[in-house]
Amino acid sequence: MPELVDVHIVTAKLWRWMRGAKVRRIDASDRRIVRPSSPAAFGRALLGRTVKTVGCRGKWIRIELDEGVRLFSHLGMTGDWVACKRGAPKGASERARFELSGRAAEAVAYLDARRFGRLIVAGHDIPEWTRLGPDPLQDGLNARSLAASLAPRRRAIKEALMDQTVLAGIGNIVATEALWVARIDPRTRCNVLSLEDVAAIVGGLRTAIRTEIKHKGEGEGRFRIYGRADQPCPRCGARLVAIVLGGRTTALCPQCQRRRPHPSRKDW
DNA sequence: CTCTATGTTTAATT
DNA sequence: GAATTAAACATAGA
Repeated sequence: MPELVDVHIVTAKLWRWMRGAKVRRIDASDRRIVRPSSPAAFGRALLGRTVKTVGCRGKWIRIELDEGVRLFSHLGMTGDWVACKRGAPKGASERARFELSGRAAEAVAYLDARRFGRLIVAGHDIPEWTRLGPDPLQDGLNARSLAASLAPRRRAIKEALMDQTVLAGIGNIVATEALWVARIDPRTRCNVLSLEDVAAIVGGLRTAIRTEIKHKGEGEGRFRIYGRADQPCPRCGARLVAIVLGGRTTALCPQCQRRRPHPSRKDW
């Protein structure tokens, strides 16, 4: 499910289902996902609260309720929200359910097969939320400011793009696809990128994100190179390869994604 | 059985 | 301290 486009889609669903609703009953006993992990404390904070707004930044969703209560949802790798009827049987991957009153859905349920997601209640914004960098869909992308935030870093550009404090919401798919569009090798260190390179990356991110929106984050066919190692590069025909960067599989074209040597630097 | 997966945190190492 | 890397987490599907 989860990169920024998917999270925005889920956020819109939740807003539709939860707007103005009051939380009547909670079943959230998965201690791995829920914080505070005690169902009693979790329920006490949310029961009887009314939903004011639902929004997101990057991969985090924030549901604001009355009395300053906030519920943060991170979808991890396999998280999703669905609307359901009160008393509907729960499937194998359902991890929490909230029964609502008002004109919204009867209930909403959080599903998460792998259980990497989180549901956190707090009376304030949590650090995971506060630390997030700009969200490309809400704050836009700007080459100059992205270049400024990359300049002091030496790590590989792809790892930096996936760092949620640099940009909020970029995941393995968008980072991989964007760098291919920009023709930049994902291993290139941030500090050797020129402003022109960063501008190309911004263009690549826009293209990759637009593609995700068009396909609603679904369908293998939307990928140009993600998951396509050993297949021909759609641009130059060379054989795509897979490497591991920051623990994540990364596809790239060794032919048309070149590292950028920088004349004034000898890191290269 | 083995390998991989749209993510993040934490421990270990340099 | 900063930065990098590996491991861990949990489950489903090829």
